[in-house]
Amino acid sequence: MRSLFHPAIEDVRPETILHALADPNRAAIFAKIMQAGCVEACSAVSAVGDRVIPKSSLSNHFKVLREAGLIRSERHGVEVRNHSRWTEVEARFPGLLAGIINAYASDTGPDARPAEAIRQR
Amino acid sequence: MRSLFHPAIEDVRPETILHALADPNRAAIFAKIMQAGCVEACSAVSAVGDRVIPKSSLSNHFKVLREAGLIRSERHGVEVRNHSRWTEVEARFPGLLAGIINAYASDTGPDARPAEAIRQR
DNA sequence: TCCCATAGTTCGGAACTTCGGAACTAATGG
DNA sequence: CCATTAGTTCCGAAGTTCCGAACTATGGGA
Repeated sequence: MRSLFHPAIEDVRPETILHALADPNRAAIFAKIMQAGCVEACSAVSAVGDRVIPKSSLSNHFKVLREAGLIRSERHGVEVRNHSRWTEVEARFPGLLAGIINAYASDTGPDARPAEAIRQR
Repeated sequence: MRSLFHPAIEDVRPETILHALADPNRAAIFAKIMQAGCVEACSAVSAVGDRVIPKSSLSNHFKVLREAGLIRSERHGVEVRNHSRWTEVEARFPGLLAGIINAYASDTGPDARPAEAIRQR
């Protein structure tokens, strides 16, 4: 397995972050990683709302979040632990993540709220 | 020409806003509409940086911004005037737009900063 | 050491989206 | 009306996303 790529914080671009979080599944995963003490195995997030997310899609979602600079993933034995890079991103783009996460949290539309919709396996 | 569709503010969804602003061209157009006194003919924005944006793509960008609930477009004679819906969006998702616009403004990467990169025709 | 189970990645094709040129529609002014 | 300016629609090419199947990596027994 080749080692996981993480951009330096100065290479992180706003459009990439917005693109990553424009998907409600990914926003939910990111919100979950943050509130779950910033550590989370990929497989601990296997469904959002009622819908099961296939493994290959999940793997891709984590890759998008990682390459956007939003999370840091490290292999620990057989599993990968994901840490949010909130502090770094907040220092670079103050208020950006808070605005986005709050927007999803306050959204009461047809889809459930990402931060709460996620389910443990 | 059929009349332009605008979502009610309560139908505006965070993922749609993020998707709309995840394109640096659209973010630049939106930033420009706001700082130019909230009124702007479509054709007043015809290039971002060095690249000329074709008319059909521009038309589509305005449509995406409109349907995301970010701008309001009205026909005035032969041209369309675009107003930002900042106040409404700010009331629904506080801090979201400010975070995004600041992120683009503070980005000093390879692409020029959207808020400044735009050019009058 | 070899095999198994678990965790995650890659591949590849179908479905969807985006881009942009050409043709079209709409309003206004000779 | 015809010309002009402003914007939209159409449609094909190129690119992206989704997800099942096959694959790779790691660790734990026997």
